[in-house]
Amino acid sequence: MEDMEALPVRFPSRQHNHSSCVNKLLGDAEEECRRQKLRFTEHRRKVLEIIASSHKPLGAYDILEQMNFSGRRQAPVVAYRALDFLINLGLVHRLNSLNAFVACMAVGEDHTAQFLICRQCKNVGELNSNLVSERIEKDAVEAGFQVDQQLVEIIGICYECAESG
Amino acid sequence: MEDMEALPVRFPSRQHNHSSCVNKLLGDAEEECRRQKLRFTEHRRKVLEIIASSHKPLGAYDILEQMNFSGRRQAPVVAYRALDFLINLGLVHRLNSLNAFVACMAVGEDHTAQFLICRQCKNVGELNSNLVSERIEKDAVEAGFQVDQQLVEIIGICYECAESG
DNA sequence: CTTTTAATGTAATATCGTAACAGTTTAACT
DNA sequence: AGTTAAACTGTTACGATATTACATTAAAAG
Repeated sequence: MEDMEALPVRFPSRQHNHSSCVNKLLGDAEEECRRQKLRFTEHRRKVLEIIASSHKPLGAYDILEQMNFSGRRQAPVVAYRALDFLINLGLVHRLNSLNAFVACMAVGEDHTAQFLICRQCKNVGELNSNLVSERIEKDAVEAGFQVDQQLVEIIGICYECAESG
Repeated sequence: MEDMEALPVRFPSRQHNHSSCVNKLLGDAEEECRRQKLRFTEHRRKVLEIIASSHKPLGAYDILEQMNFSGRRQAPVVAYRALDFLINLGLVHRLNSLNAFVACMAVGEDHTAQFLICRQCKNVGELNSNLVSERIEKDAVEAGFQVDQQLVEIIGICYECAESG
């Protein structure tokens, strides 16, 4: 484990400080929207904030529950619209095996992501292994398949959970 | 494309004969159930038959629709129970990105599968690349993660669709 | 032949996601 | 500024996917 950082992996440690990464992500979002002349509206900001504040994946309806500022419950479509926007921007990822969403941990790094999903603590890490994505691309092409998108979700036990029994 | 079979890939070609692979799969299922002393009941047989007869992924409710022998419509849970059984046996795979199910194309070969999903013809192929699975395993372990299960879904265009425009 | 385990039948409900359309805000262009 | 086009929002309704719970029946094990 000494050179865990040899591979670009982001797994949230337990003493991890959320607020700093929330702020970072909001900043990145603002900047990216300015650059692409897109609107970073209140819903979008709020949804990103909610997702970024949790390293555990959140379902759309979990997010929705946290959106009732003004005491009023929003319609599901409100959350889904914001999520679509954020996913297209690369700020949020969807985990297909969980029907849930997590904030991107490597914004703007032009990364291909594989997700490490701990089935014990439910935290999700992002493995950014070009070796994996290149291997997939290569083997698929060799099989005559033209790759548009890769979805890689790895389920298991994270380092901290393995340590603590 | 000459040595497409260098990699163990199964993508159903257009002139592919379904009935033979349906029979093969049913036979494999029977044998496997005998070996493991499990019951290959009517529902389970029927669901496997339905899935195996299609190389396009089927949703649970698509399957359900084809289950009304006796004219009566079955409850969803009937399909899901049979699907769970078949998945545990390794005879059926679930595609998380589609909420759909396909028959396994490499039964009993102790394979790790990656799925090639053609977004044009909707056919699904199975890429059985140990290089991919080993790369994932290796990089995840290096990142301190203990892997239980890999879900790899590759979305793109298959060879035949690419050829025909 | 009875006990236990596995599978089924059935109803209800939970969870996840989208369609459609009217109204409003923002940006872009005279 | 005033007009138009595009993007976003609000709201209702609905569609699609999946599970819980519990009573009943069938099969296997002793």
